[in-house]
Amino acid sequence: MSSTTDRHPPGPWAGHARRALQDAGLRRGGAREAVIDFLTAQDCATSAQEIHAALRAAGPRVSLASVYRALETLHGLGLVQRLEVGQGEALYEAALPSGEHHHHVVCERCERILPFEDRALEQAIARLARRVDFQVDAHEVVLHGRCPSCREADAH
Amino acid sequence: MSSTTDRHPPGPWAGHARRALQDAGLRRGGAREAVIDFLTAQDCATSAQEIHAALRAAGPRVSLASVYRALETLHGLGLVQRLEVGQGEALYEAALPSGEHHHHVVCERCERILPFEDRALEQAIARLARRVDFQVDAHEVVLHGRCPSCREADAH
DNA sequence: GTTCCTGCAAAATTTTTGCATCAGT
DNA sequence: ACTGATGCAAAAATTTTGCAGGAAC
Repeated sequence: MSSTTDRHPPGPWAGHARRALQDAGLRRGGAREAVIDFLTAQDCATSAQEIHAALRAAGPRVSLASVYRALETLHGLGLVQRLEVGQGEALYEAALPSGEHHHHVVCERCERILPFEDRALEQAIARLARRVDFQVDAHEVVLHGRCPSCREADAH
Repeated sequence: MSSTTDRHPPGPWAGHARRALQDAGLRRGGAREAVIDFLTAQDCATSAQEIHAALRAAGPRVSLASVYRALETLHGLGLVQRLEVGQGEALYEAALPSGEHHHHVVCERCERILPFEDRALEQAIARLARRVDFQVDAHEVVLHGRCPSCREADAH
């Protein structure tokens, strides 16, 4: 079998996250481990509720509260990026140790979210971060608009 | 007297917004007018609850539901920019017809939000918008980090 | 006179918290 | 053993919706 959570090998991020948790003196509880395994297998942002549903479906009796607590802990250690794109639910995704990351375009009509990367944008943000009187630890860019198919649909 | 809502003259945005509402065949109800007057006087994002509290304090009997409904309508017409920066509450600000706008830095410790502008960043986003297979109508950039005073406080 | 807008109250959603119990170190 | 992590249930906070009355056109 090949569940959603083990398509990839352990995932470079999972090990990184576990090490960081241990370094912070935190323990390896079941719920937290499950959230790590889940996130390391995703390639774009997921909501707490989706994570919870997926873990439940996979077997372990994980509570939604623990999912939120795990995400909060991971976010606090800079291991998870949290973002909110519009419809009220926050989304979470693994923050790779390499700093490698992407941003998101959201279709305002069908609510679909797609990731994108852009070197020039990252460079502009890096320069900007140096310029401002503020210690910038993370950033997020969200583009809002219409995906090709919704644009088509609008025309009719 | 000089309430919060009339420090500026009508505000270039208020007129623009009223015209757009009229063009869309919508009416000038009390709550909607009050929200427009409030937003045109702000220079950074505000939450629905803050707007509601301010309007109540200023006199008119406006309901929170109407504030949300007005913001939704304005946002739908592209007159208001909606953004979420982290602590669960969405923030709203006037979207000027000139396209002129700013982005935000958020201190993760004291939750303070500050606006900033950056030409290079806008240019990178404009180029990017042309590149992607997506009709980009708006965008938002949020920097997360530590403000000078919280950084200081952390050191102790 | 219609139709839209509004206030109020109730509901739905998302997230947080209290507490007893269990598990990791 | 000690302390932190978890599940469950309840609470809190934010946003949405139903409905009857009032206002704009």
